[in-house]
Amino acid sequence: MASISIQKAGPIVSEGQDDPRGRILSAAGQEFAEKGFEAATIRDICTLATVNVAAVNYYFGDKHRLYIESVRHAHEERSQQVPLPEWVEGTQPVKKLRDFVGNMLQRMLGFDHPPWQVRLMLREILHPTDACRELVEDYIRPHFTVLCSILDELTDGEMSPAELRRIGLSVVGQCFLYRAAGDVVDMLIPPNEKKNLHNPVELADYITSFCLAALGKQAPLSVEV
Amino acid sequence: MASISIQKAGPIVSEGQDDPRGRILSAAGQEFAEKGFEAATIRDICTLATVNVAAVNYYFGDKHRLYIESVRHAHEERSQQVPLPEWVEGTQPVKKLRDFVGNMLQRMLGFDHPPWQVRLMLREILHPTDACRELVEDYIRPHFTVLCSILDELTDGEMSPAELRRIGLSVVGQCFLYRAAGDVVDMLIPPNEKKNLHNPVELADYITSFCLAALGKQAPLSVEV
DNA sequence: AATGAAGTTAAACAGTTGTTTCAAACGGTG
DNA sequence: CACCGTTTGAAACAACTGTTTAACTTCATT
Repeated sequence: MASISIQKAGPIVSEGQDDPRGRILSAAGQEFAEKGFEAATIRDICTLATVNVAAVNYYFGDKHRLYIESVRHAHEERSQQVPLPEWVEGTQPVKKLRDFVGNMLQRMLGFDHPPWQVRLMLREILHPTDACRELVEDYIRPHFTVLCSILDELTDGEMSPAELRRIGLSVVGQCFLYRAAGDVVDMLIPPNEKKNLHNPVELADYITSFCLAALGKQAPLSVEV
Repeated sequence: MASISIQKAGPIVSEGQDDPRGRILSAAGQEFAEKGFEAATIRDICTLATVNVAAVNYYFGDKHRLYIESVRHAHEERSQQVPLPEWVEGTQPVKKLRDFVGNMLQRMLGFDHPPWQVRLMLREILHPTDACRELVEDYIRPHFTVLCSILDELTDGEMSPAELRRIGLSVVGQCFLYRAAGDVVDMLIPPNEKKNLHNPVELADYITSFCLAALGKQAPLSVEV
């Protein structure tokens, strides 16, 4: 009566300090993020979590369901770590866009080195599995919707929803490149410029300016001849 | 005397029709592109190539060196399949940019479904291994350099190399998103709009316009109020 | 103190992995 | 034909994979 586990799922949901379930979830996230689903092994995960190999099957059933739970756990944690900014009524849409881009870059790139949560989510985005749909609906789509509404404000409702989405993708794309292909970007620019380019603040300013200029809400980056 | 193999490398380099080495290289590329290095198995590759399992170790030494060769083979093939456009002297830089973006989208997204070569290269870009440096120097950097020179022309030499690179990354980022996160993009837009958005021609026009507007070389997408 | 469920452990299981072995087949040259 | 290095084949190897078993501990409840 106590356990109403429909499948052979884990017994009790608790998030204490030293509960094995939480430790496994955290260790699995790190391993999956770094090595991917296939290359990460249950033994390595359990060693990192200091639990027995059988614990994974006891709490999660099998490796695949552990992975699904890891992705969910990752984006739930990340949502709390870097929440969307809140604006007071009447905030200029230009400032909102700047804040949003800065927030997105901070969420993607992180302050120092990016946390494993983002890297795990990135894997799902690039090579979607079962866990992707939930990630999109619970995490990505809400953020994208906010961006589109900011762009709607910015353009005074002149644009169709389809146009707004296309512009939104231009904004996201410019940020996404640094996260997904950051290593290659590093190889393309001289080492002494990396400080300027990978600085989240300056990068946010630049990307915002680029988009505002494209929308005619700011002087273009280059003057017409 | 005939074989001057420094390491325990493959014996003879030939690219015939039914040579086993070529078949293995092609099969390995497809398998690695689809499943990644760890998940792809030598047995599956050899089955696809209709050779014995021992052939991989005979021709390439081990799985890792086969992977390196696969990536090299992939970007060499792709360079021939979709070469950079050539412009006659005096071509307008605006047209050059439009052509370049269209070419890049075609190379990334492909006409129908993207070939395995691009997906394999994408894996290297996202999670670089030993094969990455060569990929960048032989394939990515030359293309990026062309883009920067086009932007230099476009802005009449007003911009510093660092600024040009940053703008170039904005161009690339907008294209890259559709290739790397195409599945998620599909989930974010209504199904009936996918035809318009994933059409390489229309997408190239839009991205080019967005960038030209940002640089002040074209009217902004939205008029100022 | 006895009971029994919840949690944990070491050991073993069956299957798959990359790699190696060694004998057979091939293909040109004396 | 006999010789030779090159190529192919089936089988075996040792190591590792995810998963399961069954014995063991813990501990609140009776």
